[in-house]
Amino acid sequence: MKKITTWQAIEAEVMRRISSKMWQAGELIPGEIGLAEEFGCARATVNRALRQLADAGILERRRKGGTRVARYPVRKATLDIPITRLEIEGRGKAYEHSFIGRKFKRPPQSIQEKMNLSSTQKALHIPAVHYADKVPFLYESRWVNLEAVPQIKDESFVGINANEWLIEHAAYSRGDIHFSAANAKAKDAELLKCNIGDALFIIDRTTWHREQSITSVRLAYAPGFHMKSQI
Amino acid sequence: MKKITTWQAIEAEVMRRISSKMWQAGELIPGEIGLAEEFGCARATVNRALRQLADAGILERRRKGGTRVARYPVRKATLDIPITRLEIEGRGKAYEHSFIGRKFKRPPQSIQEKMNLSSTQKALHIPAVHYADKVPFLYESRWVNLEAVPQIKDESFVGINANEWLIEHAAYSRGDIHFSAANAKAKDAELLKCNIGDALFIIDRTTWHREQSITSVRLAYAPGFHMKSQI
DNA sequence: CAACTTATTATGTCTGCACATAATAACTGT
DNA sequence: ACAGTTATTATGTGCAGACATAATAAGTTG
Repeated sequence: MKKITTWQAIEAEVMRRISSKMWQAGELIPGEIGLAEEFGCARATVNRALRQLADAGILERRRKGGTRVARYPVRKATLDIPITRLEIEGRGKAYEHSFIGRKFKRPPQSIQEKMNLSSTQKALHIPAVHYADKVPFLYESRWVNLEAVPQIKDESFVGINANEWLIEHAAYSRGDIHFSAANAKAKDAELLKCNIGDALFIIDRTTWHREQSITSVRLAYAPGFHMKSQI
Repeated sequence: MKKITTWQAIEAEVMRRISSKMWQAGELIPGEIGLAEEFGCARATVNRALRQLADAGILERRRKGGTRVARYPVRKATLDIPITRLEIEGRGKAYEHSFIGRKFKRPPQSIQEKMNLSSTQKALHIPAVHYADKVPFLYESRWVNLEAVPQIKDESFVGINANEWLIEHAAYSRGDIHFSAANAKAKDAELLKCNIGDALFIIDRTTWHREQSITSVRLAYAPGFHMKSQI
């Protein structure tokens, strides 16, 4: 009997058994102790491998209940959301950005709801366009909750864009992110130099610090943009 | 000195030090042994916490080089790609689907390239529409490489087993996935019962078994669809 | 000084053991 | 039969020690 003593090897062996139907979907697989004995390794090593597969959605684990092959494995695609400047520079293009305005006003109702603001509360609106080699790449419509980050009021954004400022000052916060498609409206078309009605890839993101919203942003990518990932 | 002996607590403490700027972006943080001493726990526990943060893109770790705070933390959004039937049923709607055709023919060049097929090779084309409460939800244009999965030939003309078989097998294979937006063409509009030009959310996915492509599919979601995620 | 070899170092992983925890099964008394 | 308690079980996690590995620094030789 060949020993399997690295968690990657165990992960691969378990995957092989699943895809070869030796362990069927929905079926309970042997416990960690049994597998550790079979593979001639420690239980912790088996645990590491199975935990990895559970994180990936291939296995479902429950205390006392054991481990079973996910009946409907939810594929998890991990999307990297890079900083726009780095994304553009990573494509070997010159990055520029310009602000379209900067107003402290009451946001539209959709933003109020997303950011959980009262109907009288004002927020800072900072629309901007990011360019790659002078070509419009992304139209960013950002709202900032000044009550959450009052410091931003005094920031001039010379040489740094709002996104990166927020990353530095409000980094590592959690949030929701939505991906969708939308037809370019007049404003989108004007700023992205495309035609009205063109299909745009849209990302809506709202980030929070504790129970307070920091910023809500709508990113409209120029036509032709696509996000890659692996599954 | 208060002991911190769970990896989640250590993870939280490290996050606190990063967001409070105690450890600045790009900066080298203490080694595992040092942190283990400080927190009064085992090195393995610190390792688990730091590994978690490295996986999340917050930290960058290199052997011998140590651990540093990521200068440009790449936000990772994990998208769940469920099976369409479950997604629709999960919204409390009735699921149905119908095949638009089933032909063994030479795919268009774009598919040939994606699937790495020669220009003379044929593939099985299975277009289908998925419905939620009788309303078109998704138009799926799928190509299957019969040379990679010849078994499907036996089942492919029996009924829906082919698709189920494919879902099962493609479920555990690796592949690329692209997200984009596109204007509905005549065919899209007809099948999704929307207007030509409507912005559609598009997923292109090609899955592989070893060096051979199994299937390449274009999913065109009906207008209004959006994908949610957390970061 | 450059090219090569060796030592050092921080992370990566494995082991064997222990205890914690959640979920379930078995048991209990009424 | 039922509600409440206890036992059991598989996973979850922590610890100390050991060795593996990759990357770098230090040392050596031509």
